[in-house]
Amino acid sequence: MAKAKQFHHGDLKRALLDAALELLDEQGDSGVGIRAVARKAGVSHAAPVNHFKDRRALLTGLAVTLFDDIQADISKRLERTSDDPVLRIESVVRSFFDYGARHPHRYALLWRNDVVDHECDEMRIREDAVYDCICDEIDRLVAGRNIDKHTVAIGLWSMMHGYIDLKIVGMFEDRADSTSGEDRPEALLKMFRTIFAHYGL
Amino acid sequence: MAKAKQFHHGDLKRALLDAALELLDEQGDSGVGIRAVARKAGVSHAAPVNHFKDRRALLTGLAVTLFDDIQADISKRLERTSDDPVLRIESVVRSFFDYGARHPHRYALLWRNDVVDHECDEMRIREDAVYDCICDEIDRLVAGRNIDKHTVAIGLWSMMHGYIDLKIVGMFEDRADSTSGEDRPEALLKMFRTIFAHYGL
DNA sequence: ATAGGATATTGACGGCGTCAATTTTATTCA
DNA sequence: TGAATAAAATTGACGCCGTCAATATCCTAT
Repeated sequence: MAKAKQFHHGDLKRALLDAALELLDEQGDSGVGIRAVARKAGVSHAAPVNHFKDRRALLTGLAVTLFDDIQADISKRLERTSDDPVLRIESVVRSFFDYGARHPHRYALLWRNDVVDHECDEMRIREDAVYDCICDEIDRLVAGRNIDKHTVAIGLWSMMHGYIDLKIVGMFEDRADSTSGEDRPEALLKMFRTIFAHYGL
Repeated sequence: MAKAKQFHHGDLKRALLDAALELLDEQGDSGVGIRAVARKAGVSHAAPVNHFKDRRALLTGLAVTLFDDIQADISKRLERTSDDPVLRIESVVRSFFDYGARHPHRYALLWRNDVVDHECDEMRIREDAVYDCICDEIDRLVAGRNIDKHTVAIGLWSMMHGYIDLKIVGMFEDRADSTSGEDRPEALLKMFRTIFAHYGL
């Protein structure tokens, strides 16, 4: 019990992150302020400074937990997926698609450069982990062939992220997404499968 | 001279947008506040309210001018491009790639949902215009064939936006972009050409 | 010339992030 | 056990921000 049950109500850090997540879902990142989070956790406005030195540090800490959630979901799906690299890649992509659709504010926060520190170790470790989830499978896919795995990985990741991001912005509303009954995410996956096919994979 | 040369120093609206653009390039959107813009334009802190009712309205107005700039660049490039739909599509995409690389803060602002009102008419008109630039060419490309142009357009747009956005975040730094001497944007275009090829276009 | 509308200024309000000073709680060690 | 030290939380202050209301200034149309 090294560090739980302090004198407040357990560890405040966890309570702050919980409050921050609630505010994020309700109001987006602009609603996640140090004072608002402190208020929601029932604590004075300067209490969080002991655990997060900045607002930026708070939001970065929050983003780290979100990446962990995504990573956990990806791992869970991969356990239930066969050994086929293509199917495993699609499992990862579907995990992101679902996450973006279910939690738009959370997904948007992950890629906010001004408010999240993507250079810190905690963040880079998580980003490496999810990137490798896709890149490793692509590596297996192109093994032996003269194809740069990073090019394929970046193309796939870009399309995946771009679709989720633009959908959140509403770029496809009243233009294409609503007029067709088709399942766009699946259509995009299908599209990428033609690329694999073109490479003879 | 319907509306220029008021008593201040011409039309303040233009001066405010100019100041806002400078601040955006220097500090990103968080630096573009009503008071800071007013200060830079040499005007009192409440003067902008006559031209932009909110900070949101100010940033939306700024985003509108950015879209116009992009649209102008796209048109200029298309004038110099042959009639081949594939080449014309690639011209549009390169315009975005260059813009994102040259003006990361401007590009990031365009897709900020909290701070820019994408529902207002001024904005939707510009977004329609740029979307149509790509979609119209794709329409010509798939003419007569049984392919949904919107699926192709969304896929292409998603990959384009996702790459620019993730590059700005730094997602590809020290992972793939720096290790290879390859030209990633061109590699992505090439990748998409294989999709066209697969569809027999 | 003047009335009225548009445009800019001043001043105030509450909320925010951050910091310094202080108090409260927990732990360590004589 | 009790005093010293470290950690955690509070209080209060500062300057910045967005917004609003009241006021002053300039332009224009009658």
